[in-house]
Amino acid sequence: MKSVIERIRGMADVWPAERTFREGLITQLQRGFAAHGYRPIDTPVVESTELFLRKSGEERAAQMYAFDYRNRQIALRPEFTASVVRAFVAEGQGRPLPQRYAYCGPVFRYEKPQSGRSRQFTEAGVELLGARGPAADAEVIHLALASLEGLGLTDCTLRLGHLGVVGALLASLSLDDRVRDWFLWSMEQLRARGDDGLHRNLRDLLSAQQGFGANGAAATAEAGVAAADFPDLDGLSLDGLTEGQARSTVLSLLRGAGVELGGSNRSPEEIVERLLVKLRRPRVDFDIAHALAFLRRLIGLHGEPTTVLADTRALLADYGLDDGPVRELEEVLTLLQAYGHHQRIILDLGLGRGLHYYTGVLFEVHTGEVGGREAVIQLCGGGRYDDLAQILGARAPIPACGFACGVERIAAALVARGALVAEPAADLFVCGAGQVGMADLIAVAERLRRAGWRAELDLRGRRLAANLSYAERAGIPVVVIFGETELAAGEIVWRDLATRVERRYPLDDLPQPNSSDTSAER
RNA sequence: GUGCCCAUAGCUCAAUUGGUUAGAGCGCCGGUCUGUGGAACCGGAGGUUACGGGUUCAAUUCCCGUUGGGCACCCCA
Repeated sequence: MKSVIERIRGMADVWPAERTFREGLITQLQRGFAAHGYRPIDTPVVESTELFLRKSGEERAAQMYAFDYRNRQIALRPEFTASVVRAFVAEGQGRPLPQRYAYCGPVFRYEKPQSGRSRQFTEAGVELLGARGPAADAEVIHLALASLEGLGLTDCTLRLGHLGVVGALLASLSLDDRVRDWFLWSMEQLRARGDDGLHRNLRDLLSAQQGFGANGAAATAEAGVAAADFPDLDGLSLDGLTEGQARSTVLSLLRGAGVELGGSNRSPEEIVERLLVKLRRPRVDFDIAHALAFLRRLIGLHGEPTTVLADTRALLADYGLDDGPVRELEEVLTLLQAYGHHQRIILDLGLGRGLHYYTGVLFEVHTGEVGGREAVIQLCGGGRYDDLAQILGARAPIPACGFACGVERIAAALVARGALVAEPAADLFVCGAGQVGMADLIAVAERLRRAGWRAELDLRGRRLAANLSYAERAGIPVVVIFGETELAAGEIVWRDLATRVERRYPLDDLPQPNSSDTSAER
C-alpha cells in the first residue's frame, strides 16, 4: 500500500452520522431565520483579500487564508458579513429597506486548532441591513437566543456591550476619526491584560520601530528613545522626536491597531500628516490621558445589568456625555423581555470583539455559566456595524447589524447535553434468493423507491444469511427478499429484523412509508 | 504566534528496557451453510511501526526535524 495522504491540519472529515445531525440542526436554524423574514443568500468562498482588510482587526487579518493567484489577491472568506454587505452594495441598493439575509456555509481562519476550533468551520447567521435602533438590535439578539433555545440550549449567557459609550467620549475629544480605532483596540488590550499589558504593547511597538530605522542617519538619535523612556502611556508625546520618528511612530500605532491605510481615498502620507497635526496640538496629551482614564473606568463596568447601567450613566455624567447608549441598552433589554427571553444577561461595556467594524450594540452568547467551572464556549457573536456599507462603497450610510453562530460548536454543545447522533440508515435492504437476476432485483428496488422508501440494493450477491447479518449491522430495519418463489408469485417478502416477522406483499400493492401496517416508518 | 502531551493493523493495545520474520482481541471479508441474521469453528486480507534524517553491528525503542492529533494561552464561531 502506498503511503497515506493525510488530512490538512485543522480540517475535518464529517462522517454521515455527524453530517446528518448538523443538517437537521442547520435546517432548524434556517427555519427560525425564515420565520422572521430572513431569506437565504450564498456568497463566494473566495473574495478579494481587500474586502476583509478594509475594516478588520489586526488579528483577523493575520489569520486569513490569503494568497496571490495570477496577480490577484484572493482570500478564503473568514466570515460572511463583509461578503453579504459587498453583495448588497453591488446589487441590493435599489431594494426596499430593510433587507434581511440569512446565510450558512464554511469559513476559514488560520488559527491553531484545538477543541471547538478548526481552520474551517461552518457559520450560520443573519444580517439586517437598513434598520437602526434597539428594535433592530433586539431582533438580531433575539434570533441568536431563540435559535439556541429552539435547539434545546437553554442554559446560555448573553454578554452585551455597546461601543457607543467609548464612541461618545472620543467624539467629545475632537480626535481624528481614525484614532478611534486605536482606542477601541486599546480598550481590548486594557481589558485583557490591564495597564501593564498595554504599556508593554506600546513599548514593543516603539522598540520594534527602533530596529526598523536602524539603517538610517536617524538611528543614533533613535537610540535615545529607549523603551524605558516611556514608562507611562499618559506621557506619550511626540516632543523630542524628529519628523521621521514621529511619522513612523504614528504609522506603527495605526498599523498596530489594524487600521488599513490603503482603504481610504487619502494616501497613507496624507493620513499620517493629518494625525501629526492633530497630535501636536497642545491639548492632545491631555486628551489621551483623559481618554485612557475613561477607558480604565469603562472596562470595570461589567456584570448584572441594572447595576452596570447605573454605573455607566454615572460615568457618562462625570464626563458630561450623552447617555444615549445607556438608553439604547435599556430599550434592548426591555424588548428582549418582550420576546420572552430569560437567559442570564451580563452587561460588559468593555466588550470590543476584535473586529473593528462594530459601531454600537454588540454581543456574544456563551454556553453555561460565565465564570463558573464549566468550560465556557462562545456560540454566537454579533453586533451593529453602521459604517461598513459605506466603507465598502455604498452610496448612502446603511445602518446594519447581524450575528453569526458556529454550527460545529452548537452541535458539540448539544452532544455534550445528551443529544443523539444517530447513524443514518436506509429503510430497506433489497436482496435476492436462489436464482434471481440482478435486473429483477433492480426492478423491485426501484418500485420501492418510487413508493417513497430509501432502499439499498445488495451488490455483492451474498448469501441470504450474510445479507440479513449485514442489514442488521448497518442498522437497516427491514430486508426485502425477492427470490425465485416471489418472482413466480409476483410478490415480495418483507422481513422485520427486530421482530423477525415476515409478511408478503404483491408487487402491485407495496407498503407505503408512514402506513400503519409496516414497522419501518421513518 | 507562545507553551505542554502524543503517534505501532480500521479500533483498543502488546513487543522481555536497543536484539530473529512486529503480535493479540475486536472489527472487516470468505468458508462450514447455493432461502433466513446477534452463535460456534476454520481460513484470509490488512503494517515501509506517521514521514525524513541521525546515533548504532543492530532502532517500534535513543536524538533532531517535519506532518498530523490533543490541551492551555491569545483570539474568536
